[in-house]
Amino acid sequence: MAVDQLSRAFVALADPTRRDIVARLSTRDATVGELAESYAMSMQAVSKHLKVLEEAGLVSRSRDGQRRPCHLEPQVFDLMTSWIERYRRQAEERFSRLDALLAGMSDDTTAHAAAHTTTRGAAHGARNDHHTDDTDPPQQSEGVPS
Amino acid sequence: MAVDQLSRAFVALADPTRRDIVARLSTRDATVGELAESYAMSMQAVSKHLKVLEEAGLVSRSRDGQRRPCHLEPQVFDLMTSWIERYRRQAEERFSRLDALLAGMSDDTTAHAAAHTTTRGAAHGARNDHHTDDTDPPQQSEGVPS
DNA sequence: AGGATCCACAACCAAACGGTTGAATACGAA
DNA sequence: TTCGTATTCAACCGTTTGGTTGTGGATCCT
Repeated sequence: MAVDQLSRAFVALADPTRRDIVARLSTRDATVGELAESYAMSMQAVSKHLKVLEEAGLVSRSRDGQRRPCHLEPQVFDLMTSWIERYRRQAEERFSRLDALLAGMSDDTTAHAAAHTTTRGAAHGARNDHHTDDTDPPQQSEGVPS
Repeated sequence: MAVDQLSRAFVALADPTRRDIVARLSTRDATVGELAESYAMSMQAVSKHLKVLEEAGLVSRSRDGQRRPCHLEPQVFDLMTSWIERYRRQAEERFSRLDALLAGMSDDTTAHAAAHTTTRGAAHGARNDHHTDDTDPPQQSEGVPS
């Protein structure tokens, strides 16, 4: 417990069975029993998987008599993609600035991106900056390690 | 091993320390030692985390003397977002069709989406379809469970 | 009421995870 | 060659994970 939502979401989708459940739920809602028919495991196991997905906020369950139909909850997916896209974008921007540099067109807008190591090279100047722009600072600030 | 790349990628990002490493690498490349300074854990532990990120394809390492600078590899991030977006989109489409239905405007383009359970209701007709449109079928086909 | 169905909880187990420490490897510098 | 630095490998350890079986609680149907 005490684990943030992003971690729960990534953990949830890290399991192939759970990703497959998500895939199935994307086309139609389903009950635990219906889902369990598709997998070579007990219904209790599927129930556990659904619990993980539910606690991650990816799935919610209503009640319909004795059945507990599950359906996908899109919001947390957005959380994940925005996290991923943020850093992918930064990485790609850095990459294209480097490309511009290597192409020789070193105008001043890209010139400050000098520190890099493509095939060789060595220029790691600023260390210990702690960047602090993230939602989950794992050191002392949020207390991830120990 | 024998675990698909999508699983490795989600597993890798499920850990807050590893997400923070990704965040740091998105602004500049760094060596193991540089990264390790920021976390309350040994360098060996950070090295393990980097190994996970590397095997997931999210990070690659070059060699610069005795140093092993790490940098972000954007492709696998795309893999993840496209997986997520695919099912989020399907879920939202289904959701809006339902909205249209509930709004009473049941024209024939939305009328076939009848089976749903919003607050009550019961209409789970087609089961056992196996959908088979996913990249990781966890039952007998790829052999995820046991 | 009684039985059948759907599902969750509890206890258990093997394997994986996230950390540790200690030793080994690879490279640069003297 | 020897020393120091950067990094990894190996063994170990406590906790979590993903499965099992068994049991029990709701709920529907006679």
